[in-house]
Amino acid sequence: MTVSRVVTKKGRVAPKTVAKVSRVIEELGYVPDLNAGGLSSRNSGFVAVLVPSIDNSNFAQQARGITDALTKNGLQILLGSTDFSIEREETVLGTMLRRRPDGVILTGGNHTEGSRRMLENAGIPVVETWDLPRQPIDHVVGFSNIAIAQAMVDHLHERGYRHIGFIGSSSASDTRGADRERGFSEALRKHALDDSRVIRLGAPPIPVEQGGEAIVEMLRRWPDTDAVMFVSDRTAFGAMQECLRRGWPVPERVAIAGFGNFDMARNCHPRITTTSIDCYEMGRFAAERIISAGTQLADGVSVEPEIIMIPYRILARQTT
Amino acid sequence: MTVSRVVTKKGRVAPKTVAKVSRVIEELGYVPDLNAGGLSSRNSGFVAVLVPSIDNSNFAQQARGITDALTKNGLQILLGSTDFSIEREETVLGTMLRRRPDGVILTGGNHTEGSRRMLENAGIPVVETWDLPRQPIDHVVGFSNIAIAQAMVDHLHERGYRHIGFIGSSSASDTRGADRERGFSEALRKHALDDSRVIRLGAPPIPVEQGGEAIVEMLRRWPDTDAVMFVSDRTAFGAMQECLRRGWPVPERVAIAGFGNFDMARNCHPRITTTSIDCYEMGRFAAERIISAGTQLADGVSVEPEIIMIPYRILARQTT
DNA sequence: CCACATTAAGTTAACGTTAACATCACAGCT
DNA sequence: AGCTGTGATGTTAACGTTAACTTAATGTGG
Repeated sequence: MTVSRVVTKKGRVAPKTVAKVSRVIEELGYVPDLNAGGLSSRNSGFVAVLVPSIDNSNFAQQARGITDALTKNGLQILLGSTDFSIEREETVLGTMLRRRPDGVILTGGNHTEGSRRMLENAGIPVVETWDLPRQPIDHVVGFSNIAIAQAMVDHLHERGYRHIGFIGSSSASDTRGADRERGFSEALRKHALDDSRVIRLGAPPIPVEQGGEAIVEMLRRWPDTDAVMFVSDRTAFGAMQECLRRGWPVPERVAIAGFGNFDMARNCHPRITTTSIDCYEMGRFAAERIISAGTQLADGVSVEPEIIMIPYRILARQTT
Repeated sequence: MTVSRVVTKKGRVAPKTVAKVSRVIEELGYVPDLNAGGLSSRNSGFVAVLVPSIDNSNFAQQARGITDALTKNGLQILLGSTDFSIEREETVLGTMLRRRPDGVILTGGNHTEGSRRMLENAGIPVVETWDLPRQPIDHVVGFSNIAIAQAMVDHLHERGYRHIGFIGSSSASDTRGADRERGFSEALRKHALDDSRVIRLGAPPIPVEQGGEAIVEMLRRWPDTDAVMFVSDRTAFGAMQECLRRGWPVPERVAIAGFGNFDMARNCHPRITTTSIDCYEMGRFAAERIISAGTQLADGVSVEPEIIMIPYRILARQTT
């Protein structure tokens, strides 16, 4: 028990006992077993994090923000990817809940019935990110994909573009992509413009190359298109490079706008106009929400679900 | 005990008992506790994976390969990033070992004394990736960064370039980057060419922009440079975009070669010549090595450390 | 019909830790 | 001296599972 107190730094131990225990720990190479500790203390020290894909700078940065906040509080991240599918999300979530996480951070507001039920039963804080769900499970740290797309249309409109197209995704479970398309349509109608120029590629992650193919198709079907919004910087980048290849000047022949402020969009020539949200901060806030909800729960205080809005910015650059 | 047998599918249970137990599990929403299970059975079901950065397509793909192989075998990944520092690696490794992983997958062959000692004491299979260490800890699934850089120099030489520079990193702990620089020098000397055109940027991850600044500096200091090799596609991409911005034709004014076959290098215009290794496969092999070593260990068979070489390819594209 | 194998299910004692409570030594006070 | 409070350490019983063993029930061959 004294060793436990020394290791966890909880409770009082005489300084010289601390020294003695520390020395023996060092000598023996003793490594405390957090799984056993969690079993006894009924909190595992894990926070489960589910992202659509780990191979995506935005989600990776979010994961970093989460990790940093958790580490500071002695917690560990349990990371899983759902491949942009809510069915896979349910499977992965099921696996993760076997580790008795102290909280769960999800991406998006669209989940299977099964996932919602499991989370209900688990009785732990949940944070949904990247979205503003109509029926939040618990806490939310996100932003409106509709509003952000509308803001981008406003930007294009302001720059004088009037024949604007959208190249997005077509997966039923990609509600974030669908929301961006919805924001696109609503904003165009607000400006009394035609919102029919839409091409839907497959389910995310959409390969970069397809952005190139899609803009060619767009300009073939609607040759007077003067600006195209993309669901992601990756496709926007693919499109712009294809324009370069074909000698179509950007933005003179067609303006291009992306989403997500990826490295490639920020650094290419010309630099791609895009939207930026601080994914690292979103992760950090989400983790902090889990932590504070967790301590409140431990103190027997009832926790009010909270909705935290992450600000977004339109980064007007050279392609518009 | 019967429930345990049903859940783990180990040992024989009468079919109708299985049905009954399954029904009750469903009814109760029972979720088995893998931490407790691991405590009892003395294997946690975790494999610890340490990568320099999660926000890097190559490492993310490796992690995917690992996850896929582990999932197939009922194991879970415990992912941590070291920020390209072996000191941080030691810290993170220490934290992870508290979860009693059944194996560890590391990046690179350069580790602190502390890390090596901890791994020794842990007595679990270890796989080093991304390198061919002189003194492997245990298993290796990697490739020679020296050889790959030499192959790239050979490619440039074959294309007729004779004034070749290298833009790399300068961190002491980035031995993979240092190896690539070494391969560069050795190959140039083999061809009786000058190997002094080297610019070392800071510690990885090197921002994309610095690639641009570095190539400007390179051509200022050594104006007759006709080709530049980069330690990574990211910096190569930054350099190429800067050339575009300045109206320097690539590869006519200067040829550019990267490393890693990133999305941005593959899809930009002109497409960047680079090297490619299959990170997903490297991850998969590493995980499979952990698994087979683990089962051998459980059967009391002594495990011979194995070295698996991952093939690399030079992708000759438009920038050379 | 019995000895013996096989299959199914149950019992016990760990695994390594911590919550909760108990004890002990000693200082400070009346 | 006796009482009280406090700080330091010790004891016990859990946490949820599984390894290893035991028991019970059911066949099977001579």
